[in-house]
Amino acid sequence: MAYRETEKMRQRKAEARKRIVDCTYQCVAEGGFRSARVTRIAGLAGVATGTIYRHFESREDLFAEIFRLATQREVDKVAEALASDGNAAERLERALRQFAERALKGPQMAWSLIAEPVDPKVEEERLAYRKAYANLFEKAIREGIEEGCIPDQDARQSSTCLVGAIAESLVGPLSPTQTSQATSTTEDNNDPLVNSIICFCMQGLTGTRR
Amino acid sequence: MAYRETEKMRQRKAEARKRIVDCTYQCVAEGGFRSARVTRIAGLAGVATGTIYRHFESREDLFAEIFRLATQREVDKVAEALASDGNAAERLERALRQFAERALKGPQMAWSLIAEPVDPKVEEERLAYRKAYANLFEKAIREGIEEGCIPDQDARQSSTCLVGAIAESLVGPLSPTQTSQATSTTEDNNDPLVNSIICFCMQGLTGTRR
DNA sequence: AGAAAGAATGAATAGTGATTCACTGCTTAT
DNA sequence: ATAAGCAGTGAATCACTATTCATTCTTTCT
Repeated sequence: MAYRETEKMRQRKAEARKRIVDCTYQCVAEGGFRSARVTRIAGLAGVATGTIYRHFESREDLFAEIFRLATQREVDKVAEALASDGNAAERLERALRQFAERALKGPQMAWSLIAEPVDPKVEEERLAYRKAYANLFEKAIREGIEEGCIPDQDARQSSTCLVGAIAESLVGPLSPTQTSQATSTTEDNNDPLVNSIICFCMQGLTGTRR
Repeated sequence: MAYRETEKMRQRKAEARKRIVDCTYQCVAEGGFRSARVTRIAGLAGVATGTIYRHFESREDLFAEIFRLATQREVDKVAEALASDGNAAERLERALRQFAERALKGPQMAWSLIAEPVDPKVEEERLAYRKAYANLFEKAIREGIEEGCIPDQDARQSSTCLVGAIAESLVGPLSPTQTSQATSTTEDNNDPLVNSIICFCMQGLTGTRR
């Protein structure tokens, strides 16, 4: 035997892979999945086109990984908000606000994750992550029902409705055709769009306005 | 001059166009937009491939028309339900139910209209139609607020949330990967899925459960 | 009939960009 | 130093259909 993969090599490969991932992320954040060309990604990452395929089965697989990374970040933020203190209704409200505000702050990526037409493998990820959000919400709703701050209801169904209501409300404002980077300094609970989404959602959950 | 378009010809062309439209509709209802090939459509309609292009600019344009036709049908049904009698809340509930039940009855087409990844021109139609639904709902919510059966709220925002909540709730059940044509005989207000969607939506609107 | 104009045809083309693969050049171990 | 084997390369290939257009067929009118 003459060549055996060594730690140094493993690391070098990992670095190349990370560069590819980062550059793809950047491309998607700039123009969405559809316009992210493999050749451009390779160029940015400083590798040859073929090298991409030493790290990923296909463009679709690469995209699926980017999708996972980007969405997991958001899911974690939502989970974090749901794990904070206060009663379940308050925590849910905080989580919903978190979600909406973060999306409005990074509109192109948010649009790609929520609404951009994507290939089947990526769409699969999207479905899975929507379910992930719904699961988090569902758990919180269950807790709320137990605590008594949320009336008894089909927690699974309500959570799905929450996901749909936020997503739909954001699609318009995020749509690349009409996004003017109107992100004001730091949103402190006073974006009227976010407020009225939350208002509907909380009433749907609790039956109590505002 | 020797040839002048005559009524007979006009009619014959209209028939061909209708055949093309019908066959495209059928293809989409069977396998969605993505798998509908121009050649197959032409074959079914009994015309040559090129003939399609005498009637439509492009495949995308043809699809956009099919989308419009199919969705307008649904929008009309919703409008109809909203124009029936009863107070605004009752009419809204009927409309939501109508929408959900019809979707579940024709799942492949409903999925294509609601969630299938489609080309830009068709996606534009989709956005437009989502707005059309929202507009109908918005008007009814306004009426409800005036009537007093719905509390004061941002009608536009609530209508968007309604559209999102229903659409999201249906995406899973309609998804072609898991649709078993489980459509029972005739749904008479007792599909539990539909009921719990409506329950959340009506509470979101009125603050009143059930 | 015959000529003019349009409609229909469908095999050939074109455009696109992902993917391949034969080759070059590094790394490793002896 | 050398052999063995893996990593990297990127121009060429491939796959896939929508779309075209030179040609043929129909219709209309004189």
